[in-house]
Amino acid sequence: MNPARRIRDEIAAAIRSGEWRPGDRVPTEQDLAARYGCARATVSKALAELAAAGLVERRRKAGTFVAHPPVHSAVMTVPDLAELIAARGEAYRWEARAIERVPAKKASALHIEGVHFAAGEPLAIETRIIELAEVPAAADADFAAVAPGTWLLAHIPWTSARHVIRAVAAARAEAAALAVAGGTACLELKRDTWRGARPVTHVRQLFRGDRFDLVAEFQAGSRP
Amino acid sequence: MNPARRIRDEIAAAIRSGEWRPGDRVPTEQDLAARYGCARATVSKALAELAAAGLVERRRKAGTFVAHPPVHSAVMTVPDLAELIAARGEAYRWEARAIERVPAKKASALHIEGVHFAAGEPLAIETRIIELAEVPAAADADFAAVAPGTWLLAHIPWTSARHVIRAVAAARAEAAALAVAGGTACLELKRDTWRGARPVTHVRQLFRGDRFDLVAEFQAGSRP
DNA sequence: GAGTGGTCTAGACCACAAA
DNA sequence: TTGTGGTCTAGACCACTCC
Repeated sequence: MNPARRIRDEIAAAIRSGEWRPGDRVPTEQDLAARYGCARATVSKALAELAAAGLVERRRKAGTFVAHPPVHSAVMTVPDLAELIAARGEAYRWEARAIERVPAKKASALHIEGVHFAAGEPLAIETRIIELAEVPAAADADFAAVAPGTWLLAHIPWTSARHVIRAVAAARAEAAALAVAGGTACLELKRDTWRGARPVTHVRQLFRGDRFDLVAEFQAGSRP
Repeated sequence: MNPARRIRDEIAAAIRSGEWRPGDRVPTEQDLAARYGCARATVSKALAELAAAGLVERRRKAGTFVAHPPVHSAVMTVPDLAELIAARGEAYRWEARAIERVPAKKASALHIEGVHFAAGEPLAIETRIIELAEVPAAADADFAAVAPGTWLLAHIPWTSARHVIRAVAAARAEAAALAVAGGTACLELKRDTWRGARPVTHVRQLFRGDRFDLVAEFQAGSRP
């Protein structure tokens, strides 16, 4: 077994089991190097990974300490709907309702509305704006045939995003598009996407509350 | 500036700006070491960080490549309600409605119900089960005075968790507790928490949809 | 001031998968 | 087979911060 990996995993196990409590001092790099019979750089690497995972906190001169548990945070995956529904084993379909160019701040933008279907039933309605200045290729894409999210995932590399998730009651027109009664509880997901400082796309998806939920897992230090 | 940090940031900037596209080959460690005039280990560290951040993918013999953008995922923070509401500048209050011990699989468990208030108005109702076998100290905590989440955050280190988020209509009793009309759209958050393989607590929180939303940020490689 | 982490070097060997 | 990443070493110097 890797010395670095072994050191990292043994310390992580001691922390996760509760044997080492938050605030406890972790031995110094020199101590650990002597104990494991390896170079200090190897210990340093292991501890750096634990620090990146949030399990320990390191301070010069003071030493390394078991970190206090963070406020609950979780990695939530907001997948492409076409993939998600296919993974469920249901048929997926995108139906565009409106596609138009509208003037935007600098260049023009594409405004798209449509409905995502799973197993023949409406799952979500989508309202999206795509900045053509940032994604000129989108002007030639056929969003009547391909859902914008699917197309963008394949064409827009390395963006940052901000999601806001709420529960809202479906308005009349929305409820009609989703084939539910007015006022039905729906999950609203808004996502703003940027490349660098420039906005790429904004999307609002409104999901039938009874057919969609988000799942988020959290595991400290699961990354390495 | 740190050589490793500089190499990492320059490559990250090239990827994020779109100058280097997904699938593009990144120069080998030896090339980069020569170009930056540093040791290969330094380049290796920088590239390892980029790989951990998901910006590049590394394959032996093949080389390092700009990764394809991941399915949208985001780090969602599910904070302690007391902290969150205090951060908003509103008064926070927890009101327990029922606390009882019930038999569980191995030992007994604590069953707690109550309401979270923000600015004097109900924000969420909470139903929670705490496994006393895993958290014996909870038997002596005063959950009439302290919200269980707040207490647990301070007493239970290093757990893993799974969240499920849905939009649901408030049932009659729930609506009454939240001071809304029956059928109002609410955000339901269920969280199962474990330490190792052993369940610690299960909680269901039902938020007034008009007063609460979740925010999630995503930024590739924001971590280092 | 002294102890601790943070970083770098130059070199070495190994593991692995692509050519 | 060979080129590439993956890891480790022994040593060095620096930066910070607690005492």
